[in-house]
Amino acid sequence: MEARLPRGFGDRGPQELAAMRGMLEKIRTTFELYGFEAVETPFIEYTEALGKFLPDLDRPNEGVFSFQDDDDQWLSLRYDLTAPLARFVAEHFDALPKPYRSYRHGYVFRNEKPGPGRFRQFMQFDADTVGAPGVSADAEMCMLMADTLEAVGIKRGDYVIKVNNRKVLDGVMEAIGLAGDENAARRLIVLRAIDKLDRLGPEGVAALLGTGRKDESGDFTKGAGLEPKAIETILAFTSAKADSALDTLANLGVVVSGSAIGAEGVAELAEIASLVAAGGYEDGRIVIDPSVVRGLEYYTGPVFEAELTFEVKGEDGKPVRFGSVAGGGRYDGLVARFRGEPVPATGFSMGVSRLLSALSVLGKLGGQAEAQGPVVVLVMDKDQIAHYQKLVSTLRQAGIRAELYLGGSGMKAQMKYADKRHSCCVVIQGSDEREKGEVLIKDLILGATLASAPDREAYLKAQAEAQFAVSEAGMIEAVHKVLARHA
RNA sequence: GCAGCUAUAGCUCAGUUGGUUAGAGCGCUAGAUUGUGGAUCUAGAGGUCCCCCGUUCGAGCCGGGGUAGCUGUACCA
Repeated sequence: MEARLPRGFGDRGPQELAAMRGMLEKIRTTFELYGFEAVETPFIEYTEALGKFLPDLDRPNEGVFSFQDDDDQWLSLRYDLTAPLARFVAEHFDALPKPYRSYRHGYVFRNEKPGPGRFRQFMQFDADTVGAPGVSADAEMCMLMADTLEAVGIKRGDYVIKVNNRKVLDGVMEAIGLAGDENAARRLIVLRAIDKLDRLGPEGVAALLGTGRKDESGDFTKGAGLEPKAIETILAFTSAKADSALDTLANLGVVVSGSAIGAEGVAELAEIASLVAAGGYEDGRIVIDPSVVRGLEYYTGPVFEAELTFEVKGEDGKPVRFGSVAGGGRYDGLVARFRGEPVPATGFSMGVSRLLSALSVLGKLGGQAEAQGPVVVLVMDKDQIAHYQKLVSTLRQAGIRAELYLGGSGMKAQMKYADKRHSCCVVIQGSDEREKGEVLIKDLILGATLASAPDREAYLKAQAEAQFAVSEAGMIEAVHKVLARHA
């Protein structure tokens, strides 16, 4: 049998885990600063509880991982943290304070093709406000997004939070005659085309809105089949973004003129813009951008997403496209599915895995590179293991991470082992030292700097300088000293 | 899903017009060099040449099918 992992899943080593722990802690601190409280839901929910937003209930494994319980009911691994929260809020509605402000993090699962920064299991960190109808809740989400990105080490100017509104998009649809249920499918195609603006450019989007588009491998994607005039309207909409929020809003107002829902959306955006400005975030951190769509069907109002603005290059030197590192929006219909009464809600998720992956490609995780390993006590004489074990215990009781070498190899291999563990130092006691009641403490980091020598003899001589003998009683103090030297 | 490309040692890859026992570098293990990470030297382990079928006296190499991976595209709640 071959040891292998399904694609899109990954094992995580100590440095990645440490980086993730650090990032989660920073996000949590920021979210709590805003007054959100922790709540967690399980990995698995009833498939129907995750939403009618599944693309196709007849094929429950399309997009989500699903399986049947022993009572034949369909269960699914959660694909985000929002749908489970909606279930939780609906179930405990009467006991929760309204508005209810909560956060959570955890792995979510998507059964789809992985890519750079895209995994089938990934970590999200999520914040939601349920029961707040006004756009001030949406504006707060945008500001929290900005503060959180900076808390995890992304500099101001290296990210942008783009805000749009589903109602404005609906207004545009009305303007090109795609209103009504009978046009829902075509509206979706149009929305997806708009979503690709940053990747394909206006020409690519125009092709997708019209007859279709051929990609570089020669594959053809069928278009929405819109009239040239309608395409023009949409491109006018996507290019409505101007240097200032006021100008952008004015442009949007023109595109949606005549549509009540569109005007409402623009008014909401205007209010968000002024709230954001009042908070001091209108310095390029949070901008109105009509090209933001968000794929989800459940959004009903403002939508927002965070993107990194610097270029990330892969190993081949080509730019890597990571997509958004956080996203969210208003979903007034999601809790209502369980309660039969409208419950306004808004929230967003940070893509922790994607952020980590972007920062690591960027080399920005290097700071905490290799954590220091434990002190290793070498085994020089196998019949003295009990005594070596006692030395290890002594170190541990002093709060020093330490371990006994448990392998079967010789001294040289033991040194190599300690090296690979990134140990700061090793404790050596051969028969010479034992007779004197001493131990040798070798500083491996100092030793590494003395490694270049013309021959073996000189090398060993240099290595001897990196070690010193102390009495067994003085071991703790000496090890502390070496650890402090390299802290 | 669709399209293109790829598949040989743990990793990166050679492998001639189809020809005996499939190689290199790195890594790994052990030994030598006084009881010490490096350097050097010696030795060793490690392969279903992705799988199946076909062509051929003979296939790592040619043909067909399958599988997996990569890239693009679609989808991404």
